[in-house]
Amino acid sequence: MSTQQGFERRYQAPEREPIIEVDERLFLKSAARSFYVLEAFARSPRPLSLAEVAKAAKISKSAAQRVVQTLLVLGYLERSPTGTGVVPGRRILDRSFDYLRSNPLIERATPILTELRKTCGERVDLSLFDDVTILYAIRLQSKRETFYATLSGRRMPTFATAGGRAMLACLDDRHADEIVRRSKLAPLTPKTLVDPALIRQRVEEARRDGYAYVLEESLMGEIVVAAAVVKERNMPVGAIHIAGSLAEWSAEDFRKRFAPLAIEAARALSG
Amino acid sequence: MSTQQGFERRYQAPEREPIIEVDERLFLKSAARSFYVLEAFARSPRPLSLAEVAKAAKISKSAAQRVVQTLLVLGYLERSPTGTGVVPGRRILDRSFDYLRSNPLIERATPILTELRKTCGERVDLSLFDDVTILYAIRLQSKRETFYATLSGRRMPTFATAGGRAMLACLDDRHADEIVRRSKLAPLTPKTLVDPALIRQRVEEARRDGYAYVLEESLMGEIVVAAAVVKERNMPVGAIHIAGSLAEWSAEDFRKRFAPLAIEAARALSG
DNA sequence: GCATGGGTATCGTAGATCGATACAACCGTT
DNA sequence: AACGGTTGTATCGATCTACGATACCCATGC
Repeated sequence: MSTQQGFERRYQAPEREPIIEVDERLFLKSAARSFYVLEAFARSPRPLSLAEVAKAAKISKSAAQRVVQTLLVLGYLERSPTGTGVVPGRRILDRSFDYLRSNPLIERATPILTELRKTCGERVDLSLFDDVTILYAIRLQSKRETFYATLSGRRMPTFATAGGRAMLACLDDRHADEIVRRSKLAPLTPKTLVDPALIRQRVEEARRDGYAYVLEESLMGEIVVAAAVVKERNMPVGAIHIAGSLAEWSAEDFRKRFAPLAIEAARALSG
Repeated sequence: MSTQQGFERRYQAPEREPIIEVDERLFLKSAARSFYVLEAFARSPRPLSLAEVAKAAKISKSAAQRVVQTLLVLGYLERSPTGTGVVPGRRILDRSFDYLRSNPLIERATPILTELRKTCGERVDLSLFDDVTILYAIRLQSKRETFYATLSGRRMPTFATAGGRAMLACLDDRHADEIVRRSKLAPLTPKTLVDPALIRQRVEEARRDGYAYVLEESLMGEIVVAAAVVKERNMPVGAIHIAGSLAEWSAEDFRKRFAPLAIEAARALSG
């Protein structure tokens, strides 16, 4: 049957991995510093004082002062409305807009996901493959969800998500195992699988079925099915997730009903 | 009636506008350059070659080379999958995630907007006030929409949007007029109002009614009602939009039905 | 074969950025 | 009301980063 095909060809890693490393002399330390400052808010999403910024970015207070002033002028930081400290600025959203708009996959996916969400009545996500993590790019909720389940830009570990496993299933074993090996195998819920052998088993299952599913591995009470979006040579670039609640569905019913829809949507996006 | 109250107190501008300007000696030119490079994609959302980057950011090819290499390493740029040039990188989404997560308004708004969308069955947006533009932060579509109507991070002129006018209505006349004056009054559709007097009239209407609406002023066939979210002293920070199609609704019916819902949601968010 | 436009690498110099330090304004506490 | 603790702001000479011209390699296209 068709759901058992299409995932036989696996992605063959190129001879030499395109290491994104560069001559140190071409790396602009002072430019990087600004981004380290912005990245400080990934660890503590709240207003940061100059001293906290300096500490988080591992720079002197003077350097922090200059960077902060510069980013305030540019709009990538804003003074906290609470009076003290700075927070990420609205200008950041302009850049994410550019990102989404520049990515043809996102544009092609949008109508397909909208349609899919209407058909399913469940939450539908598009995630992007990024090594040991996946990155949610489009999220279409329908019910009331946890706040984080609504945010695009969120990252989750590849090994513990349905989309991640669907994408691992596209890679050859060597590559997939290597990603699991480099992952920090910390459980997200009591049900998260952290044994590489068990994970591999699920990946092989996904390879056989053409889709992956996880049961309460990233959020208790949640079931997710997902199918990978691939480009040439079966290389995974993203995945389409359909997520539902175990309060409303049995695992079996949910899979039977939604897996084919995820697979179909993912296939429509693959090329 | 209640929809005609609550907007009487207007925001009083503080004595001195908080000009975000800084001693030139504290502004890091080399840091800013990196952002200019990223901002190049706002004008041309497609892969850019080194030479194009250099030209767009007004820097030498050598400088562009260094900045691009640095941003590639950091993940804010990626090599274009088409082989040549670079495009915005996934790491940008991490920063927008930080932004959304750091902003208490977004978090509080999320469940309210989800509920509102379920009630309405129409597109629901949260926009943020940003001087002559508004910035969409949360967008909950329900029907099939144009691609751009789904993207958060999109900016629109304040003067021509329902949310923008609802926010102008919170300001005192001097301030509101000044924003209109500084706006580039270019029509988005044949129906966009560009006469400051007419715009002011609509703003006053919004002030009286507690909500604003626009008919096909930013997209033909679209009607939008919006109510402002304010913080202390009635200062506008954002707006809640409900957008529908004139193919399905008469303007009157749409306003009657959805304006009270927008007002109620906005009030729940104001503080 | 050569021109064109991509990306990459090198190097000496100019000047932008460094960071210690001092200052100012605001807390809450004693 | 003086205090210690924050916060953010401002200054300045020395150092070391980043500048940009240039040369280079490798594709394409004709």
